[in-house]
Amino acid sequence: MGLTKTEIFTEQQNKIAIFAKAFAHPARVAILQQLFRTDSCICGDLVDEIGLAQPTISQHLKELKQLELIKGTIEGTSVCYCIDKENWSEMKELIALFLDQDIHTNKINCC
Amino acid sequence: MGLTKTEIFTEQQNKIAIFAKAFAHPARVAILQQLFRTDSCICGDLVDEIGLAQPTISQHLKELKQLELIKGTIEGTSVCYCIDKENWSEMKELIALFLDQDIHTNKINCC
DNA sequence: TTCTTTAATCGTAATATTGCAATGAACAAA
DNA sequence: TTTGTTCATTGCAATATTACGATTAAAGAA
Repeated sequence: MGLTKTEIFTEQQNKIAIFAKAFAHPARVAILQQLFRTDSCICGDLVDEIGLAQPTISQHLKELKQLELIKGTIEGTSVCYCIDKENWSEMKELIALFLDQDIHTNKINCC
Repeated sequence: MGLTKTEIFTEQQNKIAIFAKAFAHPARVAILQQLFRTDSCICGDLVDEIGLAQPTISQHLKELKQLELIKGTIEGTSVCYCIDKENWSEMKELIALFLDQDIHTNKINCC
């Protein structure tokens, strides 16, 4: 127990859940917003901006990188992180499809 | 530690994270899809359709109800669950605003 | 080389989540 | 009343997540 039963769900359902997890934590929301908004994408700047310790930010960045929502490039001693816009779009479409279910249904709620 | 530092983030960032958590698990994705798609919204039917135990489904329903994304009405011995379309729209707008950041930025990625 | 800077990784503690058996509560039917 | 049905709640075990101090690794500067 404590283990999600991935096998019993469709690939799409699992994919939606995995992508949703990417921004299911305020630190990752803040990181992604920062990367969209500012020109500075250096890891150290993110640590300064968001009030979490460097290893914590690094861990969140790792998760976002594993989902390929961001990509990192080494720049001397520091690392530059950017949004992977292609994969972001792909993720966005999948989530949007899920969220727009209310439009594509003509079911009348019974309660 | 192990405790999310909610205080250091904006209300919007926390709200996005909390709503994202709603569909950050395939079981809850499946439940929401089912409630949109079929006419049957009885808890027992959800248990039959999705392959999880009744207490597990009940727990996921409770979380969705606390977020006010669904509402339940007692119908004799069974309980009918439905999407709360108004709150769903509200949630959708907030998430969409976050996901559409890639459109509203003219920043050129440096990596 | 040595020192400094920057970020990843390791290790660990605290908390959260997932899942279900057992039980309980509410109601309907016999 | 008793029995059965349906769903919520409780309690617990297993796993996942969050956070950070300490350490390591890599690159540049002195």
